[in-house]
Amino acid sequence: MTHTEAVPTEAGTAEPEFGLAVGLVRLAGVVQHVFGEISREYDLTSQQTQLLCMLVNGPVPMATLSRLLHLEKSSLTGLVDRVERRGLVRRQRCAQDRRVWRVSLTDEGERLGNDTHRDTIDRLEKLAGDIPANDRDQLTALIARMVRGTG
Amino acid sequence: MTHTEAVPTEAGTAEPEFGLAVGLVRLAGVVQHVFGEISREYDLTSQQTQLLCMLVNGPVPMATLSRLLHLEKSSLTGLVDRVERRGLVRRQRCAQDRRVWRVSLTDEGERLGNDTHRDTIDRLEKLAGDIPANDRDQLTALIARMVRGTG
DNA sequence: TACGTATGATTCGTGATACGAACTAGGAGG
DNA sequence: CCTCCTAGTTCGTATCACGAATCATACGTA
Repeated sequence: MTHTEAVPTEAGTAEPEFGLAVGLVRLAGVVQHVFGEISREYDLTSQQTQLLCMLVNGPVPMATLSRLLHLEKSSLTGLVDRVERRGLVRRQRCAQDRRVWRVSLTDEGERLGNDTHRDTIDRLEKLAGDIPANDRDQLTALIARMVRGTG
Repeated sequence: MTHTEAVPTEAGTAEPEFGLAVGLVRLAGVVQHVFGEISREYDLTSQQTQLLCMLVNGPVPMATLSRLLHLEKSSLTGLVDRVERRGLVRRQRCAQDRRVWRVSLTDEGERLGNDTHRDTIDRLEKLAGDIPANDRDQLTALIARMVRGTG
């Protein structure tokens, strides 16, 4: 119906069973599912896990998190509220601009953040386990190219 | 900290700014975001849109939908309830096995399903717009390889 | 300094999402 | 008939996501 049926261009790549777009949707679903599974193992939700993973490199202002997570300010407030209530993060007021609050991990949050971050990376890389290193590097480069310029 | 820092292996692929796993997470986020944007244009939620897209090829039993969407039975019941309330789908009892209900699109649901399906594919393919056809085909093949065997 | 405006974040109300446990209805085998 | 299994629903709870309204702070300008 559309232009989505891919044409086999190389001998090695056989006949693709779906086009790029459908593949992307499926892939996104798989990633989301992996996130959900790992989160459940640590008694977290996917959103909470993603928040923790955003913080492993240090405190981040609410506004930045809002942009990174594609969340409205009010949605982020709620998410941080719930995670703070569990004692995994804390808010620190910025001294330079007292309007902004930086979110940082507590000790337990740091532990959970590192664990879930590591597990996620392991599981996702394992998805590409049987792809040769060369192809995998190119896959990474192509993905980087797609997400570049999307925030 | 982990083995995620990619090593530049070819002259053409420059220095990647992140590894495969992080790229996958970002990509999943972008796809999710596209889904959300399109859904909003049609006054739907992402989940409702995904449900409609699942039905464009004909009626599907609840149990199958549950598996395809990675949803518990009760969650799916709620989702179908809300979409049915909007008049986009209807439930039909299966004559052979009167326990199963097949979900199918109404006329309006069909229209919305087709429209959102088309828009989603267009927008996602546009994401790879500046990638040469050769690379794009390989990207599709590699993605297919990753999601193969994940249900 | 005082005023108006812009920005960062929270509060509140609403609807959607997702889950598990308990339940109902229908099939399948003895 | 009785039991077991499966397909879906109901119900209660927690989370998620949004927009409008609000509060506090910063900043420019008169």
